[in-house]
Amino acid sequence: MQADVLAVLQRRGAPMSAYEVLDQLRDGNPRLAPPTIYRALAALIERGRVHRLESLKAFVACRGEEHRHAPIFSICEECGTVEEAVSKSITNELLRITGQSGFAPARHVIEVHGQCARCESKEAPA
Amino acid sequence: MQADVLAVLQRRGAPMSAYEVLDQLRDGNPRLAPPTIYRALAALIERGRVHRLESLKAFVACRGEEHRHAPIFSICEECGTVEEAVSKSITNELLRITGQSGFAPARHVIEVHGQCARCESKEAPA
DNA sequence: AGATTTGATGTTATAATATAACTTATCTCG
DNA sequence: CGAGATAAGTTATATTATAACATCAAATCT
Repeated sequence: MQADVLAVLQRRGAPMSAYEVLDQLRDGNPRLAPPTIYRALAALIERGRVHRLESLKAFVACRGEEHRHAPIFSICEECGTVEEAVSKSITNELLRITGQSGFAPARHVIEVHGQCARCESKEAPA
Repeated sequence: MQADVLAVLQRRGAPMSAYEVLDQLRDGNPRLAPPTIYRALAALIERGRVHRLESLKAFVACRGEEHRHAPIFSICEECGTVEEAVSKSITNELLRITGQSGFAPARHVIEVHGQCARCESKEAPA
């Protein structure tokens, strides 16, 4: 099941809601129910193969080579394209800032909304 | 309505779900419905007086002096305490990284989950 | 082999979060 | 007053997520 869910997300290459994934997989298995999908997603996230985009309530296959990192997502509000990046310096800086009060970070959510290059150029065509 | 919602969030001083806010305000106004709350929250967020904690599906009154900044939240997974911080360097670094592909950032979500100093010391008492 | 545990999945129901769509009241400005 | 603009009320429903319990098949033990 995890493999099926991951395959769907990878084929799409863009964020999908859990129910979109569910609909895809129902084609071959009409009795599939939400808990199955959510369980597969939870396991995939645990393994670092899928990320949840909190601000979109959606899921996306991990594109980083190195799983289990702290990804930074750029989300185009125009076309929905999502890019995934990693930055050691941001991770360190976050650690420094949040750690000032003795806070011990375990997990990060970093999501940047805006416009991708393509959409920007379309909107303001010189 | 915005004032009422903000007051509730400020009194609590911690994240609340929209429905918790709703319940509070229903004491004085039993016919209150979700859309009213969500509209007030949307307006308050627009004005920078309230933030949505995406990874908690919850809302919190802004504690920064300067509204309309890009806040960083430390969220203790033990006691639920939330701290709000701002960092110019992180904002700049995010801009640098996401901007490499021509992306134009408009809004950030930065949420760090972990343990606050208090809870950490409780758990590992020397 | 038979018993047993384990882990994943199936199944049913419902909880929690959020919004659409339409109505009504209020304000303000000409 | 009347037209237009805002905010709020109202009803219904959409979307996202999980609880709780049942089933099944493989792995392990005796």
